[in-house]
Amino acid sequence: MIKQNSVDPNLFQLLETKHTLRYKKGQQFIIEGTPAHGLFFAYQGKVKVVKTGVESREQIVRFAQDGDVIGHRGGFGSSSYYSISAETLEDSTLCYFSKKDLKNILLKNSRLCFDFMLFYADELSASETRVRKLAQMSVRERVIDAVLLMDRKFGSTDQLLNINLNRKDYADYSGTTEEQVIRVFSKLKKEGLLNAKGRRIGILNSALLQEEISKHILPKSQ
Amino acid sequence: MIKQNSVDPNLFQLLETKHTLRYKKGQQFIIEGTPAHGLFFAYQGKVKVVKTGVESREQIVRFAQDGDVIGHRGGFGSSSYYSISAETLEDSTLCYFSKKDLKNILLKNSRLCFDFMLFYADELSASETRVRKLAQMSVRERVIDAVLLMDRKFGSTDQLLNINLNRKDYADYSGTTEEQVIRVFSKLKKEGLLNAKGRRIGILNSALLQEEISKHILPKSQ
DNA sequence: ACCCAAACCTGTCTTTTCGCAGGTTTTAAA
DNA sequence: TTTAAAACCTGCGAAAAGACAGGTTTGGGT
Repeated sequence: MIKQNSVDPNLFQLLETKHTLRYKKGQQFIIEGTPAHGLFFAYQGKVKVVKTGVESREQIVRFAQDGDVIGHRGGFGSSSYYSISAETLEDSTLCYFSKKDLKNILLKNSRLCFDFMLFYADELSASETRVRKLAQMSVRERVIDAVLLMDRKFGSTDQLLNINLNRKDYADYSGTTEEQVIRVFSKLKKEGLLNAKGRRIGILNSALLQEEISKHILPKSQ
Repeated sequence: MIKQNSVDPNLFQLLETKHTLRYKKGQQFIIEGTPAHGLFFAYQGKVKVVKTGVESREQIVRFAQDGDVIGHRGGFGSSSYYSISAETLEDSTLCYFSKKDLKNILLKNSRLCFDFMLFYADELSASETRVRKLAQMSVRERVIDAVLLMDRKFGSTDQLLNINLNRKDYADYSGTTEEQVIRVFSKLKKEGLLNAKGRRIGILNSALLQEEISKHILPKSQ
């Protein structure tokens, strides 16, 4: 995360230029293709980042929560249009920084700039892993991978994931259809690996689920 | 490209610390999972960047040529293992920079650091577009998209792509099998859209090919 | 020019994934 | 508590993609 690495006097300057915004669940606060003037940090809350596809089909490219940057490109760069949309998954507090402010601060503060660069490098690496998984995993494997990601990213309490997604969301992330997600969930329930009552999803046997997709996970390179 | 933006006195320092290396066609100069001590620039040549998948199946995540960075993560970050492999597609000249040198220079030169950040932000955006395409396009569409990319990235002379890939490479990039690529190429030949004699691939009707995948390409967001 | 390995191609069969249709359950608002 | 909409589920047939097997062509090295 960018926060921790940057215990830096100039950081105060950054924080002074921020704007705090509150959004209700389901609000779209970045719209793909519109002019980009700055970027957001998730201060508190959960967000899905989406690329709009053909025939209103959506591809969820990643999820963001406390501390994550949203609207990457929007901050800088030649293209001044947002390349993604973003929507809150629950009531959330976000911070907004304008392109201009941010650029000024980063150019004055190479440590912070370096941390931003590391953030993007890490995200790129993760995205490239995702490219491979989408290309090589079966539908069932991709759905399992998605469920396990939710557990890593948002955690579980009382064997229930701390994130509220419907089947369509899982489909839009896994690159398949709602029906397929439902089918996979049903099968996993019968096999005793998953607990799925409506939107309440619980992982019952993490080890076996991990095992099933383990051949696609390489040890040292994420 | 990082080069152009960085007409900067400190850049000379960067250039002094580089090591120039020559590789023959087909040499693997970065191996996924091995300790990373630095990163590479393609000075002259063509390179494929690959993630190794299940059962020796490979996923080509991107192509690099003159001016592109290779081994992103390797340069910095907590994870000190390469997350990708890289292999030359023709005889190539590469520059190598050690993690340590690069970090020193970037921390002293916020302009250069900023440009690195922009590079990664752009790559991330491109990779996320790729995630969407892999999830939503058909095999035929993905193959067409790959051929058109080759034309944009490496260009054509006399209606022949300036890049030498076999059918397996197209498959590894498009997320399908060699046979499917062959079938799509055959069909495109019959339709008069493509010219494919062995590895000599030529685009005959760029407009119609573009048209066929146009519904997946959004105007303002790459 | 010859040879051999790699690359390319095609047909057929199997598996996977998808789309639709029509139902049931859940959820949240009145 | 009622009610309507959204979400969830299942079966079935169609389409897409993949695997395999066997043949042909290509291209670099001798």
